Amino acid sequence: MHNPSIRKIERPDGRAVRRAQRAAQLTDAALECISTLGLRETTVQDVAARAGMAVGSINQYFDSKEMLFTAVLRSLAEEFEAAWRVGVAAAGDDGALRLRRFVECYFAPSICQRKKIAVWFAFWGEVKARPQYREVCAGHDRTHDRMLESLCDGLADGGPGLSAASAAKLVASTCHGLWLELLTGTDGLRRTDLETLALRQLAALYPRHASRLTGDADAG
Amino acid sequence: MHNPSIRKIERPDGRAVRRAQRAAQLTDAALECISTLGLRETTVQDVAARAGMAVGSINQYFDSKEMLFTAVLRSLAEEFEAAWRVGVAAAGDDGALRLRRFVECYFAPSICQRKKIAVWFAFWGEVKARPQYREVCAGHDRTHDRMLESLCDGLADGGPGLSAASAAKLVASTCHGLWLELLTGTDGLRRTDLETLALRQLAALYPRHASRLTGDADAG
Amino acid sequence: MHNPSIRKIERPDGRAVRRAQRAAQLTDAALECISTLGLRETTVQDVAARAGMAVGSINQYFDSKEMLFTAVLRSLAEEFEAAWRVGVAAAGDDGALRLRRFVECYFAPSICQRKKIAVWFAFWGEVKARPQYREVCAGHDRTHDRMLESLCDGLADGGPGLSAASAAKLVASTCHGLWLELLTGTDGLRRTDLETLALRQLAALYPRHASRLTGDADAG
Amino acid sequence: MHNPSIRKIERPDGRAVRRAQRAAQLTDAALECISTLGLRETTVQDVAARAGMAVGSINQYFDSKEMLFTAVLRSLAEEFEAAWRVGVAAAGDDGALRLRRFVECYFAPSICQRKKIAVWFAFWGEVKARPQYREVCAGHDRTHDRMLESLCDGLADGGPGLSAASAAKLVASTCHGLWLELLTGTDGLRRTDLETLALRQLAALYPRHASRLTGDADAG
DNA sequence: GATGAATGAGCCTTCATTCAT
DNA sequence: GATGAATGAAGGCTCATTCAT
Repeated sequence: MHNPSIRKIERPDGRAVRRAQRAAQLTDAALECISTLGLRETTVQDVAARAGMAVGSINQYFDSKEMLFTAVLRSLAEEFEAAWRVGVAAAGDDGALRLRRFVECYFAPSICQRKKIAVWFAFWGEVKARPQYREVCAGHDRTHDRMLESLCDGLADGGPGLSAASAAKLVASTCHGLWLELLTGTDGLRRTDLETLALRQLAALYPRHASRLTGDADAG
Repeated sequence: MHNPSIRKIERPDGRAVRRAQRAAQLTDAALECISTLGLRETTVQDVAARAGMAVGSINQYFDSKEMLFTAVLRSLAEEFEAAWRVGVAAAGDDGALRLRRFVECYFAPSICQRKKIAVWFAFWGEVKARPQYREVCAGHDRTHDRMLESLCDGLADGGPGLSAASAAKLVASTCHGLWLELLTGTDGLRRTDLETLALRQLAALYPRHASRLTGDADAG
Repeated sequence: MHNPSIRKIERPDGRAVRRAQRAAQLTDAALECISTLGLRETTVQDVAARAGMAVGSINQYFDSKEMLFTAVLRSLAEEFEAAWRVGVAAAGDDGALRLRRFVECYFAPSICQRKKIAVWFAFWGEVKARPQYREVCAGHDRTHDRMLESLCDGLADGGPGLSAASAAKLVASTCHGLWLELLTGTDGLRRTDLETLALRQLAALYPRHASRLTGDADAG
Repeated sequence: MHNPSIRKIERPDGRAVRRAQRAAQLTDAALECISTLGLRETTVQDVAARAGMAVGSINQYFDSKEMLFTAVLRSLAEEFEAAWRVGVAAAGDDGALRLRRFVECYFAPSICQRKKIAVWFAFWGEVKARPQYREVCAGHDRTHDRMLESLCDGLADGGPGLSAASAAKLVASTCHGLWLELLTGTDGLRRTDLETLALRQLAALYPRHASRLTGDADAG
């Protein structure tokens, strides 16, 4: 994936690979730090220490601490988009199953980790103050919204129900809200509990497809 | 309301009032700063300047910048709780109306302001890093959850539907997710649009009460 | 005693007395604070709190915190001078006894208190940095040195021994050094132990007067 | 000498040397500042400026300003101990000469500098308030006291005179008191004058060794 | 006179960035 | 390329002083 936040220096392949590896080491370390310490308390020293690298290296790979942070956000967004693309594609032509797979991606083991959710919210907590965070994943969001809307559109039954746009907004909002539950909730809800809730909501929104939207996931 | 984050010094009434006013000046200014600059960039200088007070005053009213911030969060939580208590009480005995009023509070003009939402998310973005933020509104959250659950419980129709607890989680999550939409969305959705969506979801969850859960709000 | 560091405002007698009392309350409190917290950590808030007065009062009695501190030093010096004047006068015409009484004043219960010694050293620790402290007790020191020298002069035996000036320096130095012992020593030496040591030294310096310089103090 | 107040980071030799040099630059600068401005007025800015280094460097070498200060005190104590160890060792087996050399160290050119004396007293002025200063040189003091006592013990003549412990206390106290004379005296006494006085006292305490305790120092 | 709330200069410390090795 | 020592701007907090009550 193209990652504009990594300083672009053209290199013979071997070097380019090594460069990408070290950059990834840093974004991974930064993600851990942000989830543990928060954006406010995370220092470049922390990140470098966790990555097992020197502080000076950070500015060799990223123009600034802020660019490193946006790279973290971008990698989260890319990872999520890659996941739902795979999930939806694997569902074939079954509209209900495609929607279900999309929603399930929100709660997949690789995505729905407390540390990653913490980082998403850390960035959302700053979008009003730092519009660049918004811009970083603007493309991903647009793709996400279009896909979700088209999935909803495919299930609409022509009745007086919700528009596809409205349904899509509701679905996405609920998923994000359930992430917040994972982050701040005290009820001990787990990833799979949240998934069940999200699928129940799908069933409520599309009662005619309820059976394909819930039930044993692997039976789809 | 009792606010333990304000340095407690017993005073004759006149003084106490003035003290509370100035403390409120500071939390108001802090809220504005946090919503504009984010928690990370908000400095005590910023807050003092916006409040039209001296920097030293902050530490006369709050033990630290962090205590000022928690006071901001607490005031948000108190304001919200006061709002839904009034809303639900005003709805009388009508269960559907009570739930509807509760949800509508999320989108009331005094609550659903972009700057306030920004502050909610700023704090949620740090809950993993600073558990004290969680503790600050723990009591309010519990009260909120219980109320919402009891409201859902009142509408359950004995069928094989969602448990009240599950419905409550879904409703709250959706509302929080819709707040995020207000914060990060690019579709220009307004407060009232979000409210409509939230009520539509209620109708989907409780189809037998749909008519009382949506429709002209003032007709309730 | 004339105290130039107290703001001079002419008043009818009753008021002047009250004024002096409150000023003394403050210097007493300051002495306690300095001995406990050191000059560096003592704040006007600390002093006011210990005096049971308002911070604003300090600047009503003293032009600045620094003036309050010099008043403390002056009161120490005055108290000491008053003590040895009384002691020497009470010794009548006996030269050895007069010297002995002078030295004993260094270790009198009213003078040789750890808290007061701590304050003496706190000021000595700053004399190079703040010559005003030196000036504050310059007059007292001169008087002290002259008296001690004349006392030593009275005991000189015309031999090839120490000059009175040298002996006086030695005696004073030893007494000050013994104060330091009280302040920093870990051997648990008490006031009376120090006095005994000081008198032993006198005896060593003036062996012909040894018996009158040591022995039962009250037998003098 | 082991110096625990310098942040310990194991390094290859070249680095370690440079590190020690820069740390010494800072303690030297701090000593100058403390002697000129006092502990109270010495700021990290002052120290950094005098050392020709950046303020941030101070915290790279010392955990806090207070740790820097204790390092200054420790270096004074170490320098003094090293001096008297050399002096006493060089005196061979002659007990009187050994004691004399010990006392002379108090007034050696490298030790008895007004700026260093000022710093000793600056710290003594705070020992009651900051016990850590006491602890910093506790070991040195114990060594010092034991050595002085053993030196005095070697000169005792079995008569009814002072115990070695008492004599040692007196000698040390007098030396410290003479330092104070250098610091606050107005008589223009110099280092060598103080030394002469101190040796006169030794002679008075040990009259049978008087000739070896005073007289031409180089004739020892 | 007595009070203590308000002020803001100045402190120590942190930390993103630079650059010599 | 990798390192981490050095830098210094900027932050939060303290506290001597002022002044309205």
